[in-house]
Amino acid sequence: MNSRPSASPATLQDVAREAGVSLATASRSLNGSVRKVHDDYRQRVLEAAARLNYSPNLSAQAVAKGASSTVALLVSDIADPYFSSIAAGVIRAAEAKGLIVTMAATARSSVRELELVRALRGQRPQVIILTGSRLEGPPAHDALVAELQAFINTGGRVVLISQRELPFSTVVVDNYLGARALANSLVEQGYRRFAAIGGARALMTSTDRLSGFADGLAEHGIAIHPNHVARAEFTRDGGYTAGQHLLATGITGVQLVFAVNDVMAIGAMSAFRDGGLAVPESIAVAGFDDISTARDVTPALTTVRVPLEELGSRAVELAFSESDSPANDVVTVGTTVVLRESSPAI
Amino acid sequence: MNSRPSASPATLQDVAREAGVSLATASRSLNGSVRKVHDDYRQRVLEAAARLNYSPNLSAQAVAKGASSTVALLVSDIADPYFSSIAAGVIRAAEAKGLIVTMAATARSSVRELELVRALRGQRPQVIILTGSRLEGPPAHDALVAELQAFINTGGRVVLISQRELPFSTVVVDNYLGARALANSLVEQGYRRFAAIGGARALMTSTDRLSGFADGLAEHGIAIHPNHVARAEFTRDGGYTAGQHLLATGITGVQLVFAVNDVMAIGAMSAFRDGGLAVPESIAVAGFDDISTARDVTPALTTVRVPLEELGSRAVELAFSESDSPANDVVTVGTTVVLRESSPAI
DNA sequence: CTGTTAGCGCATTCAA
DNA sequence: TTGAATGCGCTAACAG
Repeated sequence: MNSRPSASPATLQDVAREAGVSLATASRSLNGSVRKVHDDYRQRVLEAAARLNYSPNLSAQAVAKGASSTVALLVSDIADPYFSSIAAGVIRAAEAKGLIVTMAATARSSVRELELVRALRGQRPQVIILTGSRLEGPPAHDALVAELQAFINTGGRVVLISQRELPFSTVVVDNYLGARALANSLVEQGYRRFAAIGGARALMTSTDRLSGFADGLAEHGIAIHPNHVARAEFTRDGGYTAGQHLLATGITGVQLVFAVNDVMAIGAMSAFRDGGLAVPESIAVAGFDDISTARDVTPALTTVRVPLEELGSRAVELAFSESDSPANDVVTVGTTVVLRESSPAI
Repeated sequence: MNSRPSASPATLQDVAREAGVSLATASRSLNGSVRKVHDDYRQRVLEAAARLNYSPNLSAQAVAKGASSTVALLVSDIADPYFSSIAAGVIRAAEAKGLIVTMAATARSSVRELELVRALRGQRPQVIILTGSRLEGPPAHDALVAELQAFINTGGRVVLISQRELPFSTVVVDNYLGARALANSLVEQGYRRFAAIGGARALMTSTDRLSGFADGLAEHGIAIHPNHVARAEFTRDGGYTAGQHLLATGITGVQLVFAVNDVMAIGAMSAFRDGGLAVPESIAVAGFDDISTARDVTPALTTVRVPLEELGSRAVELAFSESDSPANDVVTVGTTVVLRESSPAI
């Protein structure tokens, strides 16, 4: 075992020499199309490669063939269950295609996002997938679009998840319909008086869910009083704050609070409890997304299931389904209402 | 705007030509050490690059300098909050060093893990970080060690998170001490009779936590009856099953059940409730990890906080702190007992 | 300080 | 089928 501590990795050249064949033959045996090299040679090459513990240099392959085999994924925050589930889907679908996933987190900053897209572009990935809403002003927005467009113009693919505001292929969740269905289900459960917790007005996801919910209620002649709509950050703590706010401004008579996503709903539940309101006895709660935690909180959270992993895998598939059509396809994935203990029939 | 749909990306050569300078000057202006090229030239190059929307080809850079700028991260399942938090830490620390993170999921299969390490090695990453316990038999184990060793021998770095069984640098959680501290705190709360839920015997994480807890109790002359220790899978459903098992075999008199991780504790809580035992009135529960859900369940879960993100960032730092010392350093991160409503003072 | 040139590891064309 | 030679985009000596 003569293993020098810090030698350099075996190269194709080394393998070829070890096997007593040419570089080209070694290359063909290890990667090129199958039916090209004599079995004897192929065997010798394979053995030599194993002996040398050869691992093809992906970067070199990428330069040589002018195309890498990676998928770049940009999320707001990988620790957020919403994004980590999507990431799981992306990874699964990418692996199935032999692609490696590189990930970066924008921390919800559009400036950072732009930097990252720029950096990721250097990888020459097959696809860049963007997910996580931004609240950017027009300048950052335009720069991002320009950057992505440049990527596309040079042969790249771009897919967005859940943000149809940008002119690229997108996988969207049917937020409007899901929220409307939820509203209907809740009315069916006997609820009549509602409050709501939303995110920033600029967030399409939030506004779609809010308007879907409102429209669903409207079908039954129910409306939400403007004072009963709180807005806060799209996070657990935002939900907590909004819950406190509702408590402070008064939601007497309100039977159920709908939060536009689960993490906010869970934050609100905590706020209500901390404020002395029992859930669901004194106030029922419903969310949106069906993150895994929704099952585990007590009471289990009524919500609208979004097939998160599927969102990720669909994004990858969408990227490769585009037969050079610059058409910005849109794939819509449906949702399912999931009634749980946080909104018992009354 | 003459943007041909599918041209190829601008190259350094293009930039140099556009700026009217040599390839080398362009390279130096864009990347090389700062104080080397005249400001006039530098400006022209920068402008040309912007005009052409140039993005350096990272793969080419990697081959040219013989070193890529990526960190490879292997997790069991990115959708699991435990791993996604670690991943967040890795990403943060890597970005701080200008490194891009590539991720892959092993789905807890040691075979898959080996394949992935092999594939990832092709990226010539600066570091390969492994996290997520395996239960593999010796063959897979040896193959993995060999593969990682080969990577190290050719200049790579390997860091493991929370699995000191392997001969590489590792970031470990002080499971033993954390569990011992928890035991002490619970005794202080007035608890005297305990049961426990662990994972498979081969899982160091589980056995360390169990023995730490037992030793902590022993300091007060308390022991857990062997019949009051259940074992199951390291998942929520495993915890549920173990909870049912304890219920079935009888845990009369037991005041608190300690589960070696939060997800199992949460599963057990459900099992107890479904079995008619109120938590914490009839039976108290404690877990380990302090995943974010722990705060949100009702009653909120007493647990031992593990700084998950820190685990990830430490791993990256550990990789680069090794000054070529083949020493397999071990960094231990401490934990904190977090008492919540699932174990009120009695 | 700038430009020329030679590789980096690999795929692939072209002859043989 | 195989091997020799060229080039991918870039960095790093090397001269000027």
